[in-house]
Amino acid sequence: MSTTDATTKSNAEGAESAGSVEGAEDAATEPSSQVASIDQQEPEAGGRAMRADAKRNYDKVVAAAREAFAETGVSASLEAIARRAGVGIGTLYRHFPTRQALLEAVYVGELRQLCSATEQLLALPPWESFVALSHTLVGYLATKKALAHELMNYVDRDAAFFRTCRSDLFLAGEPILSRAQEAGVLRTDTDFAEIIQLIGGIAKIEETAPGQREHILDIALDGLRRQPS
Amino acid sequence: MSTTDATTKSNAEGAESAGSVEGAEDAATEPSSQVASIDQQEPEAGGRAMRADAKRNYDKVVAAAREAFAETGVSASLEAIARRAGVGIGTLYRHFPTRQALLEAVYVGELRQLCSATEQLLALPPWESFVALSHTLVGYLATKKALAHELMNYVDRDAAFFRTCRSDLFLAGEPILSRAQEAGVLRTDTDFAEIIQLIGGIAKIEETAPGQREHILDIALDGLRRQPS
DNA sequence: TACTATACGGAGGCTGCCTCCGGTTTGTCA
DNA sequence: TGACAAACCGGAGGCAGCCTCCGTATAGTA
Repeated sequence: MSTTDATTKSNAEGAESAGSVEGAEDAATEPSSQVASIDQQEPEAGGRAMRADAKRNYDKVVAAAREAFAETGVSASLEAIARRAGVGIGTLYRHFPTRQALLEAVYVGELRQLCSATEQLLALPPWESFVALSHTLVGYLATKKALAHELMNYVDRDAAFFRTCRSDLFLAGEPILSRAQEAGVLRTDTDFAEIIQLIGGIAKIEETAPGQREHILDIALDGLRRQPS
Repeated sequence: MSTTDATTKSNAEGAESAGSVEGAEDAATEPSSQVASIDQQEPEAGGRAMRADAKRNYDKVVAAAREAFAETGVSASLEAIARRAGVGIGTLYRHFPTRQALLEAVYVGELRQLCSATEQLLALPPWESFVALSHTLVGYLATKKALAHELMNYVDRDAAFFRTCRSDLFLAGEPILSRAQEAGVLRTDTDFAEIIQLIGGIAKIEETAPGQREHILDIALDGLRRQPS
């Protein structure tokens, strides 16, 4: 035993927690100003509001983590993140007891952003909107691979936290999926849970040639399209 | 050179596996006997033969690593592996300068085994043999997920080593693929490189229900089958 | 048997993880 | 406005894993 303690304990109890909703992933150079616009932010269970300085540091850490994870991958040193954020390591750990918790905080923001972007896809015809959704998800997850790799593997865990995130994703995707199925253009022996798995798997592919991932996705989509038999 | 190694930092922390993998599928408890059957084994560039004690320790380390990676995941402590093998950490590092090198050594044995097992699939009809190959690969990679996760991501790297492994895999798979394409049952706008990527992606999926991975593979296979338009 | 190239193994330096606690700051109430 | 307590900050310190270096042991040869 001994070994990996970190694996367990996906704390996440905070539920809620949250992340930043601001803009492009790499902007975030000036954290406090833009990241600040978060409301439902990880209150203590009691519901007491965060102190101003704590909030400030929380945001700085999330911003620094987003950059670091993007640059170095999920294994970025937490101490480096703390340095980057200009806070002590103790501060980082108070807000995020585990690396997982920090990943989640970053993830929430990214996911929210993604989900809200998919709404407009309903303007397209059923099959086209489903295809667009798939490409969007694959493209997004592939870009954020460092995060996605780690996090997609937890999508089925029973942490309450992830259920929330998952439901965000389902809320965004399921209408598009159902519409395609009802229109008879998408096979009906599958569901969004399965499709998100497939998409996650494809997103993890390391491209050996530009566009390869997209092509593989197209093949998979052919498999999903209802065969007019 | 200068610090070439230091740069690595593969640490592989992210992995975490969380796997708690099943039991060791097959023995490997008596290392020297079976693992020894790998011949073209990391000779020094010069080609000089390994000393007997060195060979013995080499085999012990590979066997211990195979077990440890299966149990703990790719992030298993190298020092624990050395202890398990009953050798000093220095010995481990002499044979395997990086964690990656050790993973590769384990990988070679596993892959050889797999490739030789696929030959008999040619007895089946074209499409069926292709389907069987796909299922075999997915099943295999999924079982060895700890390894596969790490290693499939390097399949496109230019390490000479991986070219060799890759060619083993291609030698096993390409005949089956070509036959299916020539028989007109498999779409022709793809190749084995791409298919292996797809399969690798699907293998990485964490099942949320038994058989889910297989079902997803079937969907993808539908996409690969030539549509009789 | 004697000798040397080769291999062994663990001490030690370094980095990262995480906890703990004394000092500092914020927000509130009189 | 001033004072106080709760909340927060930050880094020292203990622990574990990574990797290197080098004195010692051994296999293989003459």
